[in-house]
Amino acid sequence: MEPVSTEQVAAFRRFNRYFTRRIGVLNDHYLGQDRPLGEARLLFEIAESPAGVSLRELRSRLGLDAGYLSRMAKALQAQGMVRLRTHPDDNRLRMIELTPAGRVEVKEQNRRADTLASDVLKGLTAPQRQQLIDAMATARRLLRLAAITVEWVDGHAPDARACLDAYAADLDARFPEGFDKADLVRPEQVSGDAGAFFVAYEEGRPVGCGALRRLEPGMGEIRHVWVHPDARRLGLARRLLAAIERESLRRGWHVVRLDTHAVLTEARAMYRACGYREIPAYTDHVYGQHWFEKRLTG
Amino acid sequence: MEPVSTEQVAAFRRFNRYFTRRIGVLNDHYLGQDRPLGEARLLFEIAESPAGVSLRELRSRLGLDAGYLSRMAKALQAQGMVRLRTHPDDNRLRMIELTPAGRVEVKEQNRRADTLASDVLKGLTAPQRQQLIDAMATARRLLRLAAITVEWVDGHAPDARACLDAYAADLDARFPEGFDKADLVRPEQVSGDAGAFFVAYEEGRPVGCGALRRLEPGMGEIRHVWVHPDARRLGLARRLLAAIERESLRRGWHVVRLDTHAVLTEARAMYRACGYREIPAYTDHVYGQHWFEKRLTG
DNA sequence: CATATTCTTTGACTTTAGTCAAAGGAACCT
DNA sequence: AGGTTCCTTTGACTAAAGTCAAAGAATATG
Repeated sequence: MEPVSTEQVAAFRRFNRYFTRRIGVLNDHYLGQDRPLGEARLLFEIAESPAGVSLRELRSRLGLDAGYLSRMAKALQAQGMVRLRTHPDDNRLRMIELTPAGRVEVKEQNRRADTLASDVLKGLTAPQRQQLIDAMATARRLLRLAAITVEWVDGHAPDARACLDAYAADLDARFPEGFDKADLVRPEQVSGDAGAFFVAYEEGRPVGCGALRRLEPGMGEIRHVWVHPDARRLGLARRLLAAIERESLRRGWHVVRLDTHAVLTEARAMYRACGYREIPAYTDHVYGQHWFEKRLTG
Repeated sequence: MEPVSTEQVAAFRRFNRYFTRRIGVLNDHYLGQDRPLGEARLLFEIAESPAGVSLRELRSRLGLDAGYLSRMAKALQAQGMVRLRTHPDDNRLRMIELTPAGRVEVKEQNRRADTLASDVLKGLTAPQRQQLIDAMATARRLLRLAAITVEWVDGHAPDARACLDAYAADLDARFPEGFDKADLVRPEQVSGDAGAFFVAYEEGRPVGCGALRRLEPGMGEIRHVWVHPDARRLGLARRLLAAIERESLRRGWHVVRLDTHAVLTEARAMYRACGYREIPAYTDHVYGQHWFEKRLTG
């Protein structure tokens, strides 16, 4: 991979500096009213789970010390913002949820944040606003993509199975005829010499996968390329594909094939854009209605 | 002006949240080594002024309490990072500047920040990197523009004169024949019924100006439209122009004219893009080589 | 020249943010 | 049933961040 130019690094940092000074600071100080930042952040995080969250969950989400969190929770309770209860199934866990007053408070803070954002945008004309929003969306998309890593994992790994389960559920909802999990590759088909399995992680969370397995000598098959709904439209599928192709080449499988379902039109478009060409049926797979092939060059 | 759509506000906040979580947090914690954040920030701010700054200046720039700053300065001095001296002309002021060791430290922190930025960019392909940098540049440009306000000020106001002085110095450097300050409008020509003066402010600092004065009944003349070098390429000149035109219309001067120097080619392009058309000479102004006119419609 | 103002330093606080360890109750494991 | 693990609470800290007011020195102002 090419080195990063110093000019790009400088531009990146220039934006970071300006942005944190302009927006970052404002947001935090302004929002919390007279509540300390830690409490305000906690309140917001609790609001994310309307049905209530365990302290344990909050602790790992916000990376807080147990004692610190316990005290902040108590403080919010004293202010009437939250209610604390023990978990119905596990008396060790404490569940925390907003009271009506807490919900009002969060709503008010959100309103204030909206006003702030709106005030910034008001300084621009309508086309400029759209341009800003578009630029931010692009920047966010690319920042997210930059933070996602594609990693090789064993076909038996829990993350691999979790992705495949989500993949299966996804297809089951999209295929008119549903999807039978029996069609998924078995762990041993994508382990060792038989194949490989890749999982994409965003901040520790699996958000996509893709499998490679041996089809015949010198030829691999790509299966189960899937991206979590939250991580779509980032260009992640291409990254997964690239990782699989690299691995295929490494093994000396210079041709890869795949089949895909008729309803997955975006997938077809992507494969074409990535250099795959449609070929005649090479399987009589239940869910295969389009077949593709690509000759890899390293 | 059109109201801001809630979808745009939501997108704006989405970016803010993501960005501050991803970048904001990292930057601060990582950089400071084992120095407290406040001191690290102070060190960086001092580094911005290689010739030294007064504590007073730092206090207003960073919005710190006098006592707090005094103590932090002492701490940095004890660490050998800065040198404190009294101002040569005013013994009340203390000047602070980096020692060689301080400069090394800042350099090291900068190197670390560069590495951090570079690490993020490394996760992208070369075209994606450029796309991210471009999106950030666009976002920054528009955020800055949104923060700039154009205000009516009296022609005698110090900010008005400061802008005109900078304008004159600027032109003096760019015109082959130099620029004579006697050519500037006199304050009374742009005050009251005779005309108006506008200054653009970015975070309290004047960064541009523009004047309107009566040429003949029903006709105004635009003069001295200028933007500070730091604030160019933001689209600020157009904003100044728009403010002047609005004021002209308000006064019932339905036609505005202006002249401009041959070397200012960007200015000419902008006037054309803003609906001005070139007309025959209406003055025999020393620095006028192109003449423009626009009929205003409200 | 006296008085007001400006700027910095110092002492004496407070609040936030965060850490660590001990302890108690509940659930899990064998 | 007994030990282990898990989760939360509490007490006892520390460091950072920030506030307020008094005091002292220098400068500006009438």
